[in-house]
Amino acid sequence: MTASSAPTRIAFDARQHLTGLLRAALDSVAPEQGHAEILLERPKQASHGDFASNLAMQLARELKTNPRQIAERLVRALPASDAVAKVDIAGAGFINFTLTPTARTAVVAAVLGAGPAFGRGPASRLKLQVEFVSANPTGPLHVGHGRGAAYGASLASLLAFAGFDVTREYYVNDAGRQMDILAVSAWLRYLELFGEAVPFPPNAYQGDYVRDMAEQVKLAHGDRYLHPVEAVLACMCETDDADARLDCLILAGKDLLGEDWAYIHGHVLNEQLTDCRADLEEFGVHFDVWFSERSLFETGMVARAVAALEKSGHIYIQDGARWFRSTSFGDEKDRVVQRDNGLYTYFASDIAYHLNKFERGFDKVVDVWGADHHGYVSRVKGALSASGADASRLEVTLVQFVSLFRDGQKASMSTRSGEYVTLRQLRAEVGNDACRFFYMLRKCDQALDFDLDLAKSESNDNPVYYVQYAHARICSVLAQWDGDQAALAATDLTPLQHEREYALCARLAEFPELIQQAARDYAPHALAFYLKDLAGDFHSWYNAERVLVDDQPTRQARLALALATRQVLQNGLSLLGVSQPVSM
RNA sequence: GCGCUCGUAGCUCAAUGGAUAGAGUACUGGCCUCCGAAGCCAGGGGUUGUGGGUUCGAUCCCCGCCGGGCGCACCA
Repeated sequence: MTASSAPTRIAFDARQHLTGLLRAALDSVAPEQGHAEILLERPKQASHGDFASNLAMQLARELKTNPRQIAERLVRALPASDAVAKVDIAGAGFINFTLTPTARTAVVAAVLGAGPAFGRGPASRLKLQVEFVSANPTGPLHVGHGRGAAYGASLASLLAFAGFDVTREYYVNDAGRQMDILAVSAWLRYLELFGEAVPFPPNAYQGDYVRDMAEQVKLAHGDRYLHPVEAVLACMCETDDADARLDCLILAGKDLLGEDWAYIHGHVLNEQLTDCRADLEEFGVHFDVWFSERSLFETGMVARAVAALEKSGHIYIQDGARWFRSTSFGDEKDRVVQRDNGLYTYFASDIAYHLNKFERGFDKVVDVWGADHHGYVSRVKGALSASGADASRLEVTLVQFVSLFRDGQKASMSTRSGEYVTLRQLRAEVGNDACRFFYMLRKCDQALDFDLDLAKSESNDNPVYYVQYAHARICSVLAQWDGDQAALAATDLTPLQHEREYALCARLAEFPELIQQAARDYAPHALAFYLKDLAGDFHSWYNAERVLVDDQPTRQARLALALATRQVLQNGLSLLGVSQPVSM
């Protein structure tokens, strides 16, 4: 993020000012109601003023009085203010405030004064972690991971901008069966290259990238890992169960390769992780920490976590396995943490991982998961509670599935079969900007239909161009003017007096509030919608009023408004990882 | 079957418990001798799946029903 650490200096905060006026009126009219929360909302309709309060309606019950009467008493008690042009009582008892022109346009100077820091929240000491993507490094990222990446990255940026101390983390599942399956898949493909064709299991990784890795190994190490097909088959067990057969093949690999198994395993892991990292970097998605699952085993953290649960009496043994009594914590059934073969389950390392997160001192931990993991939330929270941790400090946001549509046809997605559209393919086809923005056009808990043809189209169908176009237009008019932009911060704004100018100013003033609200709701999509609205207000104004007019004061004021708009577009788009082109 | 989740304009989607439920798209009709027409202006379009409840007020909160998605491993 480019924003400086300078605090946002809002020359005039209308909301805060009006809240103060209402508070004073309330103290005078009904001092015993001092606890009442004073809310000001921005009315949808311009005729309802700049801000509206429902305070009178909220008090109606306790005061046993008609809300309109309360509103009248409150309005009479309001202290005088030179920022308020008009106060109306409307509807069921709304108090509507209309600001003076000066108060309305003051935001322009505030934006230009703060620059990249406009909208930035006050620095909080709260340490917050966002863990996202965390896809198994067993193949290329697909478009579903892309949504998690775009959401998590935008969310993390948003939270940081809102004032939190944010750490972005990727949990690498480098221990466990899936990695073994990938390793054995690559090894079998490698054997094929020598004509030793062991029938390739249907539940192994089918993608071409597995063959590519096999080629690399052959190129670098020749026949070092070669074993005759008979030797492999000799290790096979008699079973019809596909998963059991796959496990046999893994055991065969480990037996035949001995120490070399670790090389194959490490090689495929490294290849996939490197690829994944590069993919995300190109997508503008950066991580501060890549956390290894295996490290949890190596440091004994997993064993410690299970032992702690055992000590507190939440573990029992049945059928040779170690079970966590998660039903005591709201889960629908108890869960195995250590299998009868002695191996820990993924759940066990995940308990350890989350305890580790808290041990690292995060006040709040946000996990971004695929929606197919929703059943997992209660057991992880349960385990945290059982371990004496405060489970409410863990926030799990679930990102729903993505369906790709091309020519109205739904593209199939299956990681194991290798038949899926990768994030790379998607980025190459529609571009990073459209990709990042498109992912943000839906709340994360809604399934997303990603229309490739629409995202690709260079037309006004495509909302990302609409926003970027506003930015490019402003750049263009500023270039034609060719004056001193820095001087615009001190411009006299009184020539701004059209409704469209006030509307645009109100939109700019909304930005800091929107940041806080979107951060609180973990809802970066709200920022995307805001930017569309902002661009719309700008286009409307720009089309109706000329900026580079002959009258100098008017020209300067409009240039200042345009420059402030560009600043907020930049601040917002950069949070979403979308570029701000000077021309298109 | 049980659990979670979502049903809003023809389509894609918004809306801290607030006023006449909003955008975009599509459709219809206008606007470039004028700072970028990837733009703007105007118009028609809705019983917010359905039936109850809570209250001054419900798209939002609670319950039932209908419909879609996901999950229900000693996989991750």
